[in-house]
Amino acid sequence: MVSKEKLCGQCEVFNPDTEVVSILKEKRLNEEVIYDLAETFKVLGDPTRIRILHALKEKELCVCDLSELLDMSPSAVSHQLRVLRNNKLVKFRKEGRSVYYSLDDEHVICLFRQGLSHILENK
Amino acid sequence: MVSKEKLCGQCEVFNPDTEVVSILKEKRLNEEVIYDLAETFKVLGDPTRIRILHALKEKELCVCDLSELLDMSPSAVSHQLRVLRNNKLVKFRKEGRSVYYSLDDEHVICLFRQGLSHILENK
DNA sequence: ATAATATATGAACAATTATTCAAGTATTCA
DNA sequence: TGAATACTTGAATAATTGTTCATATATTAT
Repeated sequence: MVSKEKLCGQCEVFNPDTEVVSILKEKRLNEEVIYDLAETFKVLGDPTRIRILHALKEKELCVCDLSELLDMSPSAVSHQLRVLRNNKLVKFRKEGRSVYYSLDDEHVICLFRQGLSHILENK
Repeated sequence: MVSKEKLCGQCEVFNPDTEVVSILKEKRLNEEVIYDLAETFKVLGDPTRIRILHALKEKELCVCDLSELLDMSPSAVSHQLRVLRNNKLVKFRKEGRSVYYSLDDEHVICLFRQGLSHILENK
């Protein structure tokens, strides 16, 4: 690769971290894990979905309830619930015409707490 | 509000969760917290930034090292480091011409672990 | 059956964002 | 001083994404 010499000639030759870099190359996460991890965080990275999850932490709710609580159209809520469902962050059960959503596991709550303590520390 | 009756007439009148919804309205997170939280997760929701953080978990590294490790231009790496810096996920120190980056606190590592255990559980 | 309700879904549009490219600053070395 | 290195930054572009709107499905009630 030419780019290495071009961009990092100095590092290549003199920087002792060259060794570290090659060790880290061995330790790289595999691409699938990286993408799945990024995807999960991306899903958590939207205000609407944060609101939905925060509400579901308390109690399972139907689309209708969430729609009223968040003051959004049922369609918009449903779209976001699908994203959450696809990423296994919420599960659902049907009861008559309604569909009740709830948190899929407790990791979400832990992630929430960690996220909160991060932002609160940086105030 | 007309929309409530229009969208959720049934819920308004018959659904017992109407009470729950108004209780949840009291419990809503304030908007600033929601946005900060979403922002933090959004920052974690990118493969490149995941790779950077995963590398910095092991050792502080300069832009040059990261550039070589991730096989990306120093510019692209620098742009992403700025995002991480702005969100207090990494800190840096200057040494000569180099700028060494490291994780800002240990919350990142916890978030990482939680995220990983979530995706690994859903395999 | 028909009408009404609760969700879901596809297309479209505006807004956001990751990378590239070119140009800039800052530090070191000759 | 002037050249080279390490990094930063702003503008531009392509790709992604959240919401809206219109339509579709499924369940219940008449």
